[in-house]
Amino acid sequence: MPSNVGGCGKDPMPELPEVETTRRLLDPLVVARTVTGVEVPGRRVLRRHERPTDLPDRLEGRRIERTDRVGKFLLMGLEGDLTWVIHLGMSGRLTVVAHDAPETPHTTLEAAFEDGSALRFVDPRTFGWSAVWTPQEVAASPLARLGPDALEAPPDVEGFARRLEGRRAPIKSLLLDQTVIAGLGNIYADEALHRARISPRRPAGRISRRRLGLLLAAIEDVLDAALAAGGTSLDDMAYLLPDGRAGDYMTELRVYGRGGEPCLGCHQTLRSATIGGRTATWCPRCQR
DNA sequence: AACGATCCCTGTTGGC
DNA sequence: TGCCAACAGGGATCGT
Repeated sequence: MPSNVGGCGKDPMPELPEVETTRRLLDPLVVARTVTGVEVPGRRVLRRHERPTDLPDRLEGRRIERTDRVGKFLLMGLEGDLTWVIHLGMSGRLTVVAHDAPETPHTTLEAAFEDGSALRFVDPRTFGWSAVWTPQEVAASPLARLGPDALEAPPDVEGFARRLEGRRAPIKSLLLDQTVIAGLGNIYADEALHRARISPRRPAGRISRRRLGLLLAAIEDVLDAALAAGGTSLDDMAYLLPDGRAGDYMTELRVYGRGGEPCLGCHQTLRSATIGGRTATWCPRCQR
């Protein structure tokens, strides 16, 4: 300790691979630990609770039995049938530190364990949040409305086609819609579309089965490769995993952040535009 | 219902 | 060089 389990460097942009990397590193450090105290320096982190006191009240004295992940949601199963949910938002990082470690700026939540360690949630842009929910609250939450997990339960071509049938929104927007498929964010959506040679603007319901098959395969490839690399670190400084590896999928990005640069396949200039309120980058020649 | 637009928030970046 | 507006992101919410 301290050991960084954020999995995502200075600019994490946590999508499914980064959250899963975080979960795997966190698991051995928190399972079987009992929470002895909770500090909440940033009230906003509790905004998903009607009563902000619910989280500390429910966490304190409770033992963590397992970790899990659905889409971009990190879950910790607690004794007493409660679920501790953490969403990293766009800048959230989790670290296990000694309880007396120096304070970290932008810490929004910290849970101390009985063994002297503590789980620290650091989130400068405060899009992240955390909650401890009963089964009923989970059932009424966004968790219950998530589409199939892009890594653990990817849809088959027929299932995917059914979900997209009749939809006129651009495929890029629907890849970001967590109720359609859970786990993709802007980086991996752009990367998967490029590999599948599909324009991000194409109306989702007008994509052939064959291309949807290619898209699902591309999603699997991109997520597997990112996971194997330990996620994407957009800052090449610092952040090493405990075993010394960096999250280095960034070096394999083919379109994300490369607008105006040449396509690695055909050398056409990559185009950037806003689609569904998000920046999309794609190759106008390879992707139609 | 589906879909686009707007807002939340702050560190970083790019233009002047 | 320094300042500041624009930008980035996931998701909730609102209007059409």
